Amino acid sequence: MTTDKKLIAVAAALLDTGGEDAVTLRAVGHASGLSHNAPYKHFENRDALLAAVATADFVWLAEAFKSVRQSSAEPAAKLMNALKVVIAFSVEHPARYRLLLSNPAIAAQKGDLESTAFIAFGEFIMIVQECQAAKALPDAPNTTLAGLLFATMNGLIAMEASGRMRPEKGLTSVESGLKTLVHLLAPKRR
Amino acid sequence: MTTDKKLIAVAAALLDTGGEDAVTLRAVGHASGLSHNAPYKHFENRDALLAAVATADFVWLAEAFKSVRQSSAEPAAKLMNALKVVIAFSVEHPARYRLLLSNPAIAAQKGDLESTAFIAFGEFIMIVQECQAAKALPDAPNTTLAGLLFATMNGLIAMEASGRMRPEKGLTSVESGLKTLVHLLAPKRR
DNA sequence: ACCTGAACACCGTTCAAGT
DNA sequence: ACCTGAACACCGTTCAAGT
Repeated sequence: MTTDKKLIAVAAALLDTGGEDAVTLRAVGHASGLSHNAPYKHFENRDALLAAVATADFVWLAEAFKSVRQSSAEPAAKLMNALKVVIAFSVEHPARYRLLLSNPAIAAQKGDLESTAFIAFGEFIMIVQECQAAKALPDAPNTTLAGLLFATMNGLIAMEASGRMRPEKGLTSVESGLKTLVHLLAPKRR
Repeated sequence: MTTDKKLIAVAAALLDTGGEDAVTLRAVGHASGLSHNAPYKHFENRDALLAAVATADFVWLAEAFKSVRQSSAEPAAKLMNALKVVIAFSVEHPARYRLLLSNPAIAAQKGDLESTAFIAFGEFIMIVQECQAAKALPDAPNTTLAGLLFATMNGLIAMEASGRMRPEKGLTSVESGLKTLVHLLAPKRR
C-alpha cells in the first residue's frame, strides 16, 4: 500500500475509534510508523486528508448503490435498500458520515470529492427514477425527488445523532421515518 | 448585563464573524474585557459555553415560532413562515445554526438545551397540527409528520451549506425544496 | 522524492494566588 | 465570589536539513 493510501486508512480508523478530534496529523503520522509531519508530504493540510477519507467513502457508497440498483429487487425495495446502506454506514462510521454530508469545511471542497459525491448521487437518482416508473413514487422531476429523499435521510440521521429522535416526537428510527415518508409520497389510487 | 450573558453574547458574535474555530475561550475572555480564562468561572468548559449559545438561540426560535403560530395567516402559510424563520437563521448565523442541529457534541447535551429545543419543536408541532386540521397536510401522526418536515428542512440546509444543492440535482433552494415536499404531501382531491 | 527534528504560534485546561 | 497569571500538555504548520 502506498504511503498516501496508508495515511487515509489510518485517518479513517482514527475517525472510527475516536471521532474527528482523534484525527491529529501527529497521531496519523505516528500510527503510520512515520514522523509527526510526514502527512504534509502527501496532503496539503488536515482538511485535505479528511477530504481524501470522504472521497474514498463516496467511492465505496457509489459502488454500494450500484449493487443495489443492479439487484433483482422491486424498485421500491431498492430505494429502501439504498437508504439502508447509508443508514448503516452512518451507524458504523458516524464521524466519517459527518464528513460526507454535515461538515461544510470538508464537503465544500472541489475536485475529486465533489465529483465522487456526484457519481454516488447519480446512482441514487437512477433508483428513484425506477421507483417513479413503477409508480412507487410520484411524478415529480426525479432529481428533485431524489434530493428531497436524500436530504430527509440526512436530516433524520443528524437528528438521531443529536439524540433528538425521541418517541414523543413520533420518530423512533431513521428507517421508520423514511418508510413513513415514502408511504406518504406514494401516488394514491382511489 | 451579567458576565455570563456577556460571554454568551460575545461567543455568539464570534460564531457569526469567524465560525466555530474563532470561538476560543481566550478570544471570548479578551473580547469581554476579561482574562483568557475568565470563562471557566462561568462555564465548565468550551462545550458548555457553546451549548449556552445554542440554548439562547432555541429560546429565540421558540418565540419566533410562537409569533408565527399566533399570526392570522392560513395554516399552510404559517408552516412555510415557520420554515422560513429557520432558513433565514441558518443563512444569517450558519455557525450558530450548526450548533443547534448538526453538532452532536453540543446538541447531545442534556439540561436546559434539551428542554428548550423541545419547547421550540413543540411550537412547530402545533403549526403542523393546524395544517392537518385544514387538510393542507395528510392525516399522519402529527409528531411524526412534524419530525419529517423538520428533518427534511435540516437536511436541505446542510446540503446547501455543503455546496451540494446544484440545479443539476433539481434543487435550487431550501425553500423551493420544502415547497415541493409540502405540495407532494398535500392530500390529493380527485 | 520522501522523510525527520526543531521551532513557532497557538489552543483548552488546571492551579495557585490575588481582591 | 470572581478574576488573574503562570504553567502544562497538547495542536497545525513551517522550515532547514538529512538520505
